[in-house]
Amino acid sequence: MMTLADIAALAEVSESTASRALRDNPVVNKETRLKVQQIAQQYQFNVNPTARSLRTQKSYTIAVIILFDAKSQQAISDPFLLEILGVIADELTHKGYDMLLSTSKTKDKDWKTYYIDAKRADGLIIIGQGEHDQRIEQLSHSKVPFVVWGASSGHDSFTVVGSQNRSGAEAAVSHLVAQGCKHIAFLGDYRHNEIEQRYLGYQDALQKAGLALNADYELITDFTAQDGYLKTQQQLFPLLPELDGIFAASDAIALGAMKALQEHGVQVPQQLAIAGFDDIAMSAYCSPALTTVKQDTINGGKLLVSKLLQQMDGEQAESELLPVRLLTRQSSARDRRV
Amino acid sequence: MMTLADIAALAEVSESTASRALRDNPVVNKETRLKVQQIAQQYQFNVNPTARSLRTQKSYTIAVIILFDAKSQQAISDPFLLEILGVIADELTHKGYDMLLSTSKTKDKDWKTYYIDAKRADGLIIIGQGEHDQRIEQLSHSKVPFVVWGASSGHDSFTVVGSQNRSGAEAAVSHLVAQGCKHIAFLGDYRHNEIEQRYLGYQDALQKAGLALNADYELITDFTAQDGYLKTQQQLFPLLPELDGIFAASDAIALGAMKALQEHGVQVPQQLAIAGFDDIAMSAYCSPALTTVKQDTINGGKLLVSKLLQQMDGEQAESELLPVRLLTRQSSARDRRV
DNA sequence: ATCCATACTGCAATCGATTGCAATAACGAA
DNA sequence: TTCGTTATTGCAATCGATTGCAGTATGGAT
Repeated sequence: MMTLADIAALAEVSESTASRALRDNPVVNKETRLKVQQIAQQYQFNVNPTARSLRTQKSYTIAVIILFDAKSQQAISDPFLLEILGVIADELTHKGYDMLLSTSKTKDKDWKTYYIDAKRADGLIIIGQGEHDQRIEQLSHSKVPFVVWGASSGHDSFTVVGSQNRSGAEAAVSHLVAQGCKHIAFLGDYRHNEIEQRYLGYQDALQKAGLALNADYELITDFTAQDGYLKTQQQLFPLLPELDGIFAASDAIALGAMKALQEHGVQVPQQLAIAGFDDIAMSAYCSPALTTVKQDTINGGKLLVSKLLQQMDGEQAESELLPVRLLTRQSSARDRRV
Repeated sequence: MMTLADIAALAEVSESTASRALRDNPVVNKETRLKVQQIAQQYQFNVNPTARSLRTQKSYTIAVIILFDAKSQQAISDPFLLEILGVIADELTHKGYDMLLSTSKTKDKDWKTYYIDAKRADGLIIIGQGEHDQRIEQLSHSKVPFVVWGASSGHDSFTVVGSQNRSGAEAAVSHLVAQGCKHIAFLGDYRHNEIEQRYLGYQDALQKAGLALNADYELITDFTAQDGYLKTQQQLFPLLPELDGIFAASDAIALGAMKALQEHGVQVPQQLAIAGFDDIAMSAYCSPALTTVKQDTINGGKLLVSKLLQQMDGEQAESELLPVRLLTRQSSARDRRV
């Protein structure tokens, strides 16, 4: 393995000069710079990131922390997660950062101590802010650069990037209403930040349509298809004669509910229309295809990264909620005449 | 930030002794050790991993590289991926390693140089060995510790952990045969290592059943539901009068195919039975529920980690293929009397 | 009393870069 | 000719640990 010292010797300059030359520091004579660079190239020299880290106190690494739901032990809508993770990875690579991944199921290490103080990472990206998390709040009182994917409260003490969950949900439910639905259930756990917004959007839509809210129609449901299936069987079947629409806080839940309904002989969408949220890969390929709200994963990932880097540059970064897109498919395609 | 020097001073010993004491080196007097440890605890001292890395030339970090399919730009069956990634993360954490994640879409950096030589990682886990990959072969000629998730050729020059794809596929197809299917199509891209095994299993089953192989029944299909849908429409519809079974190399493909068939008015499973591979979350919740082959993600992840650590300890690690489990569901539940 | 093995402890070098500051050379101005 | 600039370069300290080797003290054996 070549070291800077070797390169310096080969170029017949001091290590200091070699170091500067490699980073194209203009204080070094141009010819010298070129010579050093050329030699480094020739011998395939790369600076040792560990040594550099130790000296500069920067790691050029970002830690991405994926929070899991304490109850379901499941990440907030898996497929969505993998997508955004991919985007983040690409963006970070592109900016010259490595990505340290941590899936935090239990409340484990203290992030600041472990990642920042120990110089394992220069900043944090936290995905899946679930129920109100103590640790995130705590971070915001420190000087740790970090961004969160989730829901903005409007007056966050930290930078949040997320989807316009509320208006997206409103659009979906309004669409159900436009399809003639008058009794629409909500499936999801509104104690979860993002879901809460979707729940509010659901209410918004009902209110706008002059439809009454009905507590019986609000089912606290985990993120899984399984729970969507169960809760539908247990709590929705009795309401069936009246019920004519379901808005599920995630596609997984929606698909679970749809399964239960189909087994029970309910016609979707004729008797009951369904809409979900996320647009997971399967949504377009189930029967009937699922109407859903698609999040902008790509811009989400990019924004997370750029806002984090902004913070690391000492600038401030505002929270931002991205527009979503309603995809209407068969699961909500009812005749108007109800 | 506390440094080892601070702790040493507080404990009134030299840095050397402090360093040894913290690692419980028995050469240090027990009382001294305890004293140092106690003080370190009290002041919440943690060794700086960067400094340690520089000195010991180990990073206590493993790089996980996810290979994407060059064509579909998609990872080998996403949902499966996230699961195994989670397991690996947990295992590594448990063993005191950090996890550097890299999603390599393009042929980017030279892994050995970037991760190993630069001491960014002590070992590599490569997931998604797709079509024969030059880079993996190359790695095996170096002394880099690494393991691969994928298919074993039986005479690998490196350590592979994977599923018993061949026998799993055979079980699935034999099951279709037992359900009365006589004309079974295969959907998948057998140029991909793992899929090739599933393809062979498909052939095994047909052969055992005394059924003829038919090139028309073998459709090269990408990993996506979309391609499953398209290829089914384009190439399977003409064969429909005869065709009575499909074995898809992944659940995504199977669901795409099922969608196409249902739209076309084909009764699943009565007219045509379907089986997939992976058991993604949605498989149990589509209609009809999908018969599939479940991989042992948990043991897979654990094995990958343990075999890698074994290698890093200088031991050799054998390849290993894990048993899979056939889950029979409605999509293949036909009456026997055909 | 002398010597040696044993048990600890600490000095100083080392890992591989980066950087503040001093040193040198070269050049034009006075 | 002398002196202040400017342009370049290098010395040496530093980041925070780990470790080979040497040094000291203690106790037991002779």
